[in-house]
Amino acid sequence: MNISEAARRSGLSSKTIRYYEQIALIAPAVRGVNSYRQYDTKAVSELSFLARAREVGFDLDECRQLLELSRNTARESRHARGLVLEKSEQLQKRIESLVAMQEVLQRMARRCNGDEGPDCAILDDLSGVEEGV
Amino acid sequence: MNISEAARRSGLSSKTIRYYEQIALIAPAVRGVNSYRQYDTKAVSELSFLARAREVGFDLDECRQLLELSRNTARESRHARGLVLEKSEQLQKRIESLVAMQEVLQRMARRCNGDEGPDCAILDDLSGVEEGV
DNA sequence: CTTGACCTTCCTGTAGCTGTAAGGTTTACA
DNA sequence: TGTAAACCTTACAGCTACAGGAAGGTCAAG
Repeated sequence: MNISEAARRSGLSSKTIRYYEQIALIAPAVRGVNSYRQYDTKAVSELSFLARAREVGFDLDECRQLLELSRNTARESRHARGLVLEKSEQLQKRIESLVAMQEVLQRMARRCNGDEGPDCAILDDLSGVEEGV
Repeated sequence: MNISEAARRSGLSSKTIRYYEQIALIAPAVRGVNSYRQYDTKAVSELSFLARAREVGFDLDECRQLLELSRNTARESRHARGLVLEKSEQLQKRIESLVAMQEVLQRMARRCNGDEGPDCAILDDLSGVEEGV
């Protein structure tokens, strides 16, 4: 199948697939006589693997490691588990920081009149004006 | 004061301050005879404003809008409120997506042996192998 | 007078793509 | 048979929000 069909089935874009090939994340695709890239179901499943790994937050370097593990039948599952746990901790920190940001935003919005006047607790907050709690 | 002192007081790096000037987010700094950038407390408070806005998740374009509001005494506070609420919604969606990712990772980790063997629920999951629930 | 800590501009690199240009191929249809 | 749409190719620019580094000027202390 051609690249757009592989893209449709894997959930990646054609551009992304070419990019992954370019950075050697995946092996260069077999080419047809017209020099079009050709994909079989095995290739598509590797692309899907990547799509799912990206979806759950792995960066391309981590995807590379996961792919190596998935290709290596002599792997040890604790390596994959280690990657997942590490990513999970990073994610937890990121979530906590976003939740903290969210709380600040909500507090700002609650304290702002939001009318036609210029008085604005949001701008005061950002300007570092002391707020009465 | 010189740029590194302004950086220290505002919480931005010198690099970042120069960058903000370069993209015209802030006005070009006044220069001393030695061509060093000079900052007064008013300039520093604008830099601090930016640091805080970035901390709560506004991108540079939104920071630009917020700065314009803060400079404009004829502003209407509902504009600032609108920006904050919009950002808050974006953030909420982002948080929900990260939490979903986190749940997938946790589930993967729970189902993986994490030992010296090659059997790995994580790699199965990523490969799209059907899992028994 | 030198040393080290500043400062300047300019250029490059980062992640993970997307957009666009300029072209070749294939397929469907009139 | 022509042609137009819908593919495909490579290659290069651009995006965000800076950080790093080179090459050089300046300033204060000892």
